[in-house]
Amino acid sequence: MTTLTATPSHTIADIKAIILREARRVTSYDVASLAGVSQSAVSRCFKPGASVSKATYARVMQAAQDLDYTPNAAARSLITRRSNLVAVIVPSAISQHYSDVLAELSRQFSLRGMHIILFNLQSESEIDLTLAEVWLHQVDGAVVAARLTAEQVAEFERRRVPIVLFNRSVAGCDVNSVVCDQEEAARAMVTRLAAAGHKRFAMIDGPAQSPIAQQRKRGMAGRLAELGLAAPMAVAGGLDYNGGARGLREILDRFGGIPDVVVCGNDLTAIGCLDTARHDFRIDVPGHMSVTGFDGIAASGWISYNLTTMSQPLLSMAQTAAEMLFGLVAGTGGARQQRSYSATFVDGATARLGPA
Amino acid sequence: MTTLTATPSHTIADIKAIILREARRVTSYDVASLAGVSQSAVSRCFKPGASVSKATYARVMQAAQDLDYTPNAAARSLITRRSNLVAVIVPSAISQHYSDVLAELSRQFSLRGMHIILFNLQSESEIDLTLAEVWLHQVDGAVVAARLTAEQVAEFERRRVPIVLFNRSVAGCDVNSVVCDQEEAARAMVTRLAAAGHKRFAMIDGPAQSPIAQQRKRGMAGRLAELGLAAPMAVAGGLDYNGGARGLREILDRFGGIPDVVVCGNDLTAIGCLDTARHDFRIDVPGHMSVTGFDGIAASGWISYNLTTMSQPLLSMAQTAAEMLFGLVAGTGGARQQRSYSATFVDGATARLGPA
DNA sequence: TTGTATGCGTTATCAA
DNA sequence: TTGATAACGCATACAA
Repeated sequence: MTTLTATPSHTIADIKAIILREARRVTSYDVASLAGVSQSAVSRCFKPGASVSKATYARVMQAAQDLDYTPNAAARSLITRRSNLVAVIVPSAISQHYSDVLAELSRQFSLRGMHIILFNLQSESEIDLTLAEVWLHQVDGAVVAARLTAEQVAEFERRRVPIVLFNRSVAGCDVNSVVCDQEEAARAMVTRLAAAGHKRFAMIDGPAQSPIAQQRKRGMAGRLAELGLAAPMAVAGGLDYNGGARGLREILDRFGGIPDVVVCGNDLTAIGCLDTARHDFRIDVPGHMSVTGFDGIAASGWISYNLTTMSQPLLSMAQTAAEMLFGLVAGTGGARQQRSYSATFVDGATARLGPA
Repeated sequence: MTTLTATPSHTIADIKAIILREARRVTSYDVASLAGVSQSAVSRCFKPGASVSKATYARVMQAAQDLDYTPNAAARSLITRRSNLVAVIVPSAISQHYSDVLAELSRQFSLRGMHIILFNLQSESEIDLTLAEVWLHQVDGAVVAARLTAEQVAEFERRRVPIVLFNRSVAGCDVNSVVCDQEEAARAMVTRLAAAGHKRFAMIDGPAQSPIAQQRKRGMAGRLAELGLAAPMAVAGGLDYNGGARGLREILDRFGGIPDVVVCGNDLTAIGCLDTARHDFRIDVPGHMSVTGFDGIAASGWISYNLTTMSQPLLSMAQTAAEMLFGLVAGTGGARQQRSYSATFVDGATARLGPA
């Protein structure tokens, strides 16, 4: 490699030619050479709050601009032991649902000088391969919206990578998380429905592996039992639009008549159920049957649906998750915490409701 | 730092204690020490296709597992000059729309051992700040779904960062891109609508800065002129659900009566327009007025809408973009290329159509 | 096949 | 305030 002295013996063109010839990057040495200062001086100029004279700073910055110099994050992170990178791990299946969350996380982290490496899980089974990639990239922390085993959580701990679970928890594991209380939401929904006189409950459930679906189901069953009502007829949906359509057909088949209400695992399912009820079966909703969702997605508010649902404060949750993780990374995190948000009732037009 | 010799003089517990005490990471030297080999041997074990004996490999891997060792991507990229990181730059405003694209890009890149750093633009004006972060992280390439100036494209070139534009182009700039031919799509739509006898066209347009909206508008206007029909009455929408609602109101106001068809800037707008037309104005769609969209989002297929629209092959486009970028990064890219896809007609139930 | 030595581009320490 | 020098953790050329 051509030695670049600290005296300004090279012109911009010289240096650019050398870099081109050697097929390498512009380094702080190049900038130092052009500015006639030492490499350390250049480094200091790119560190906020470092001690540099006005004159040196100006010359260095001019040289940096002339050469299109940018510090190399890899080299920097090698010595600072911070990558300023955060892993966000989301199952592909729900990435649609979380696009706003992702955008908000990205915003929050970039406000703090950090960026997101995205890990999209095809299936939850490939999570171990994904974690290997996470370790590789030396992320400063991770936001995980996927199911984790206690062993996997322990590995985060061993490797000293702070983690915040998003809308998940791990059984028997005290881990930082931001969640929406699904069980409470389901109970609230049942309460309002029962207050309006609904007795025969049906439910289109998510897959058995979905923890959120399970929590909602548990809340519903629990509250029904408290109220002395029969357990709901539950059919498996799939948490998408078609799942709602299929689910309703199965319910009508098995129920022999229509139930008072179909509580759906999420809004997408509810919308599928609603469309099928109204258009294929000509059922009057909510006149003859109520339909409710969970989540509060944008489409639930569209005029055609105006869905009665429980809305999760996803944006606030994302903001909190980012804050929490940043605190942990910066070392000001303090103790483990579980932040739980309540869903808010959206009093739409697809269910008859009683008082809270 | 404690010197770790190449002889297996330390036990697992020893090494872990040292690492803990020095608050540093597990390095290939630690693994080498435990396995009783040199550091370079460890390095080779983690390089696919390197020359290592069966026995050495086994011992190294055992030691690596015992210590929870993972290579450090930062150190690696410093020497290989590849970060295996790809920047994906998307305006927040459309991140919803592109969540599937993002998932597919993530899948495609991780298949090739690369990962995505996500850059979400709050406003397109902050792109220069964002690019600075992109340079910092030494990404191997970028997929950009935002508007870029020729100067910005030139900077990618100067810095030798390959780039693929997604559904964008830069005026007077020969840059790799994967697009859907919006103008052709708009022309096809007008042709089918005109063939059914529609004469009075209205359109709910996207913002003037949106290149996609402009292309669609141009195609529509061009084809109408060819057919000897009057130019459409255009109102500005905003490309969201409410934009469709507001847009229709404005059209009805200004039109004095209802037009034959409202061509909407995208599906979301069309759905808003449709809901407003049917529920607020009791207009028979498509009996008295046709409504069409663009994009082919999931909701356009829901029973309540069954929207007549032009569907973009976003997944194929994402796949192509990833392939193209990977080719450029791997050096097998060849010449600049613009891949253009055609939208496919979705013959829904919201417009009267003639033959193609 | 294996080990030694070197450099990737930065930050951090310390003396001047 | 500045410059020399030593890490950071790895991959690679070369010698053995």
